[in-house]
Formats: sequence, C-alpha cells, structure tokens
Amino acid sequence: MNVYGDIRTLFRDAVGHVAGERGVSAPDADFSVEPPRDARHGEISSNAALVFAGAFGMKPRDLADRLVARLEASDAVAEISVAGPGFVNLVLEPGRWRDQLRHILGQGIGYGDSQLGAGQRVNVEYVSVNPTGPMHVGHGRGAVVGDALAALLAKAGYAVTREYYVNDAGVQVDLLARSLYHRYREAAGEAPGDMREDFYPGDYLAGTASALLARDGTKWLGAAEEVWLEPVRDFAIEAMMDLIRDDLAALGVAHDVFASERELASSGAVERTLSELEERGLLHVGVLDPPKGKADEDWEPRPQTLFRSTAFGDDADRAIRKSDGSWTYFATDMAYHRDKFERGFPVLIDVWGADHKGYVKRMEAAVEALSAGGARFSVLVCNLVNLSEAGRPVKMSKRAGTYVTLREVVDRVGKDAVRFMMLTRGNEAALDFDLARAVEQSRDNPVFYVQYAHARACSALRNAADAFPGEDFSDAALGRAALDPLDGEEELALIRRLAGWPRTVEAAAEAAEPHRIAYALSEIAAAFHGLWNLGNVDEARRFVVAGDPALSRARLALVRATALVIASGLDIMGVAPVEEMR
RNA sequence: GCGCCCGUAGCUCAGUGGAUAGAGCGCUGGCCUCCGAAGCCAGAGGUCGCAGGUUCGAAUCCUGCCGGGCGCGCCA
Repeated sequence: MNVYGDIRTLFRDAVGHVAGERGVSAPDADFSVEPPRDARHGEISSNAALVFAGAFGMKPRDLADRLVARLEASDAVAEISVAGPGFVNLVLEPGRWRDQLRHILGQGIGYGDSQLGAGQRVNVEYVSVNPTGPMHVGHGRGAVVGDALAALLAKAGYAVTREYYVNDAGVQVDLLARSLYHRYREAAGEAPGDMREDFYPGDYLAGTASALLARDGTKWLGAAEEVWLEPVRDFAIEAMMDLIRDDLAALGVAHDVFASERELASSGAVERTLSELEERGLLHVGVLDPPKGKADEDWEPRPQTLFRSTAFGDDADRAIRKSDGSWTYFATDMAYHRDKFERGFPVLIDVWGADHKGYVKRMEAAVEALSAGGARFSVLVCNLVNLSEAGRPVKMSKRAGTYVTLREVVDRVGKDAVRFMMLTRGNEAALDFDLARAVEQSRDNPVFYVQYAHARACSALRNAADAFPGEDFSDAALGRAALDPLDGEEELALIRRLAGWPRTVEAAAEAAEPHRIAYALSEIAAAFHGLWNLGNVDEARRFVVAGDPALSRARLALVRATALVIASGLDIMGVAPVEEMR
C-alpha cells in the first residue's frame, strides 16, 4: 500500500491497454510517477505518455489523452489532465491520501520497508581500519556511511552482511609490534631511547605495553626479534582491535563478520586466486612506467609479475609481488574479494576513505576478472572531514598532539550528532563538521531540528492524554479515527510528504546514498514545524483542541504518523528518536 | 602528464532526462503580555564554470576547454 506505487500500477495498466489496442507490446521502459516541482501541475505527474509515444507510433499528447481516459475511471483520481508536451497531471481524492495515514499507523517503524532487493545478498564492507591505533574522525565517516547504507539496503529488502576486513598481516602490523616492544621496554624500566621515525608514536601503546608486561612479565626483554615478534604482534593486534571495537560500539556500529587477512593468506587463497589468473593469461611479467608528476629519483625499472588490469579498464597493470617475495596488498585484496564473492554475495559494496581513491579502478578490474562479470561491485569513497569549532578549523597534527580521535568527538557531542552530521553530505563531497554546531539547539543544526520535530510530536500526544483523560490515543485507535477533518492544505502537504517515504527509501537504496534520508527527514520536519506553528497563530489549528476529541484524534493521527516516519528514517541513520528535548 | 571528485543565490549545499532550478545561513520585514516561538511566515537574491553535441525536453547524459581538491612504482 503505497500511493505512488498504486498510481504507477494504474499507469502501467493503462499503457498496456493502449498497447493492446494498437497491436504492439509496451517496452519495459521506466517512467516517472512523482510529485511535480510546481504544485500547479497537480499532486502527481507522470511522463508515461512521453516515454511510450515513440514505441506506439503516437504523438505524446494523443497517448496522454488515451491514458487519461482510462485513469479517470479510478476512484482514487479526483482531477486529471494533460499538460505541456504530454505530461499527465493528477489530483487524488483527499481520502486516498488520508488513508495512507492508517497504513503508516499500522506499519509503525516498518513503514517504507520495501521488497526492492528481493532478498538478494549484499556484502557491505566498511571501516576495515588497520589495527594499529584508535580511529580518527575520517574513519568515523566511513563507519557511519557504511552502517547507514547497510541499514538502508536492509530496509529496501536486501539481505545485508556487514563486514570488516582486518589487515592483520604485513609490514604495518610488524611495525606495530616493534612500536609496542619499544613501549614494553620502557614499561619494564629500560631506556630504549627515542622511537624510530616510522614507529607508531601514540600514547595508547603505553597502556597496551603495561598490559603485555602484566601478562608476560619481562620474558621478552633481551630476546631476539624472531622470538618476540609474533607473540607481541598478536597481542598488539588483539589490543588494537579491542580499541577499535570500543570506538565502533560508542558510535553504535557493529559488524557481522570480521575477516582476517592473515587467515585468508594462510589458507592459500592468494595462491589459488593468482594461479587462476595465471591460467587465464591475466598475469605477465613486465616493467611499469615510472610514476608521473612526482619526484622519482629512486625509481628504477624492474621487471615484475603484473595483473593485467588494463584488460578490465584500469590505467596500468598492477604489481602482485614485492621484491622481497611477499604479496602486495593488492594481491591479498584480490583474494579477499574473490572470497567474498564465493561466499555467495553477488553484490559487493566497499566503503573506502578518500586516500584509497586511486585503487578503485584496479579493484573493479580485479572483481570483474575474478567473478567473470558475475559480481556487482562498487566502491563508495568518503571524502575528507574538516573539523571545526564554532567556525574555526581544528588543526590536526599527530606531531603537535592536537590530533582529535573519533572517540573524543563522540564523547563530546554524542553518537547521534556524529552520525547525523556525517550523513548531511553525499559521500563524495568533503564534509565540514563543526563541533559547536552539532550540539547547538537551533534551526542551523539539522540534528536538533529533526529531533525537535519528533519531540514536539511526542509532546502533542502527551498533551492529548492530559486534555482527554481516558481517551485512547494508541496507534490502533488513531488508525480508526475519522480523518475527514484533515482538509487544510498544510495538512495534506505533510501527508503527501509522508506518503512519499517509501519512494525516498527505494530511491536512496538504489542510488546507495544514505544521505538522502537525512535530507528527506529535514524536509518532513520543516513541514511539521510549519504546521505546528499555525497553532501559535490560531488556537483552532492546534493539534489538541479542547472539547473536540474527534478533531484532535484526526490531527493526532497525522502527528503520530509524522513521528513514525521520522523515527523510521532515524532508525536507518542509527540515530535515536528523542521524545523530549532536554 | 594521467585518473577520480567537485564547480548551482553573498556563504554552505540539495536536486536518480522533465514544466517558471530549491533549502538553510546571512540580509530586510513580520508572528508570542512564556504555560505549543529551541519555532514559523514573507521578501530580495541565479548567464546551474565556459563552448559545442544528443534529446520532444539537459543543472542532470556525451565531447572539449577553464578553475579547485585528492591521488598516481613493491606502503596499507
């Protein structure tokens, strides 16, 4: 039960009917059924006649006239006309819109759930931060975008798995282990001197070092690196993953699967992947061109084994083995993506930070090759987050100690504000995040503005309980209310917005753009605040009208439906709907 | 040099091929003798970077320029 979906069905039937008359089959083309920008063009407009006229050998306006002839018989349609080059514009019976409120009240938060995905399995991989330290704010954006996208796709009917790829192999974690060992010696009372330039300098390792000392005592002191490297590394990785999982928990992010690079590598998956590519002639030995546009005094041509990613649209072939014989990150990542595909995910989505943008093409090429075109793979690249405080940029420097971690920001403004702010831009756009703005209680702050609308709605319902003791204002009771009193243009405008919620969810899911949910909620909140304010000007237009329970009930049905849609959207965003502002 | 992203109101930005391009901020002017103003309403403000092309129709798709950001051998 979805107004736009129902009208679309009417159009499809009408198009099919005309096609039958003309002895042609209607092409499976997409056409619009949507609110026009300009309200003078009615409540719903369709370009169906413009889309199908060509295939039917008709003029668009003639086809539009035929569609109108079919559609005007429907009970739902109050007015219908042809306009411009062949748009069909219509106005529905107000009751058709109002009935949508009953549907919303019946569905609750589940309103807007869709079967678009038809249960197809989707793997969303996000965060995947190296286990070498706490998360920073940029990581937080990827975490929120990935988490909201996963929730959005789930609402749209996909079977979503949320996955984290743990880079627990390779030189980074060896470096982490050596950094920790340095701290460990310090903790044990030795004076190891300054840290090496490439070590991880953060203080967080001091606590981990103490924990290591508490567990193992001084047994690693004076030992050769071959002896301590592995146990210290394992300890470090575990500690860092605990740290990261804590950061994620504070943000309200939880993954279903933590995939280990080390386990993958030791399973032989990399070798299997590469030998498959070898058999298919997709590996070759070659010499890459030197990198352009940057200082390259160290560059020397070297023949190496390359993956033929240019055959799948990449700009250059890519190395798969380092000079020391170990795999490149790309090689293990190919194996990992093949593994995801083989675990039964035809749709793979990765959420990456801006610093990995240059790797998109080669990964697309790799998945294309490894799935034989069977996987739908896409990468959402999250642009930078510019932190500021009341308009002043917060300079971040690890050296100067002004580095701001994600955890600090979450503790400062709360997870809801962080999550909402992170979704106020498309993922590809750079995002300005002002710490003061995020907690400001004003129209400027979208988090507040949407939360406030929900709280106001809850407040009206509380007021109703006071004004009409003993009356039943449950969702079920409101769903049975006579809704005819909802006849103001502002009321109907809000109802139309609520009726558009399922469309919004589907469109956002198809585009993989969770930020659209934030925008939609802001618009719904604005319509609601406007309606609320009419009650300031004219008491007769308040939601709760003393002495008129029937009118109040009808209006509260709209109020409650609005709150449910906002809550439904906030649920996708992972933001709690508050019942009162404190 | 190549690749990706961005270019829309003074500022920050929405806008999956539709009709006269929107919102917030800022500016101007209005709405409560609080108990529904943490808000609302109205107004001014645009060559959608430029030039071609495709289309019945382009901010949206294609090509070429201009400007800005990010990235570019074995790092992850």
